[in-house]
Amino acid sequence: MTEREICKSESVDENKVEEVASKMLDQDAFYRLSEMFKALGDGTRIRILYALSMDELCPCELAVLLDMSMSAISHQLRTLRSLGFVRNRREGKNVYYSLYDEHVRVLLETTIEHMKE
Amino acid sequence: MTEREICKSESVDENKVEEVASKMLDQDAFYRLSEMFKALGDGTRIRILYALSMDELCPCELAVLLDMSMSAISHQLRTLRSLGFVRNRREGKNVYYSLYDEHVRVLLETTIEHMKE
DNA sequence: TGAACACTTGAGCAATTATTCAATTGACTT
DNA sequence: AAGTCAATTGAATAATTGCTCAAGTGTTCA
Repeated sequence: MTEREICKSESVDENKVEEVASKMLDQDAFYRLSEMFKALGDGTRIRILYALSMDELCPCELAVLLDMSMSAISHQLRTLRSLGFVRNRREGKNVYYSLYDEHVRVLLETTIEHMKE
Repeated sequence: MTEREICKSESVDENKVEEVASKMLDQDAFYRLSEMFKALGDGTRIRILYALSMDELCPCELAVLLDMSMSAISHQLRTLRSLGFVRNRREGKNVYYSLYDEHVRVLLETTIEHMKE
């Protein structure tokens, strides 16, 4: 693919690089992957998701739980919703948020396990 | 814990919030979790890690592979190293980077699987 | 209808961060 | 020792982003 000279050194195995290059994912896949991780790479959002992995909660409750403004919570919920991490349902004046599916929960649990080492 | 009034509404179950609050992780755990995901939440870093999950590579090779400057690569490798995602070894003029352990690989694979839906 | 509450939204600000550029270090070769 | 290549580093810049504040929407209830 890239025809740029590789490192000029003979010690570098060009075949190795081409081999790796051929196995890389396409640009869109990497983009979506990083977006997914980016969503989890924030203290507020990860606390929200962790809380929602236990129970469905409304922005107001989350605000109390995380000791933050409801506006800040709402902004982050919007982000999480647009990325498909959470869903919501309205019940009277309240809007209840919950995890969209089990994927997030598994991802969280897996990573927490890995972290314990 | 927080004694702030919750949402003023009777419809909100205060016990639920306290229950969730009692099960939250400590601040440090959430911080480390988000740092971990933050490292993966960048297009460049995730491509680097994905490449290294296949073979060990030097900054020069990564620069060719990702079509970026070696300096940019080096900066990101520094970040990844400080977070314990990659290790390196010097061999003459070259420095070879590889994944620090299998955790990253598993995390990547897990997430890619989840993404395919 | 109008007040109260839950929530959302947009603009603006402050902080973080990814990359570039230029200079430097480390290692090999002649 | 000088030259070359690989890699690192620090400063600077541009872009992103998380929060606040103020104004808005939607729903309930008197």
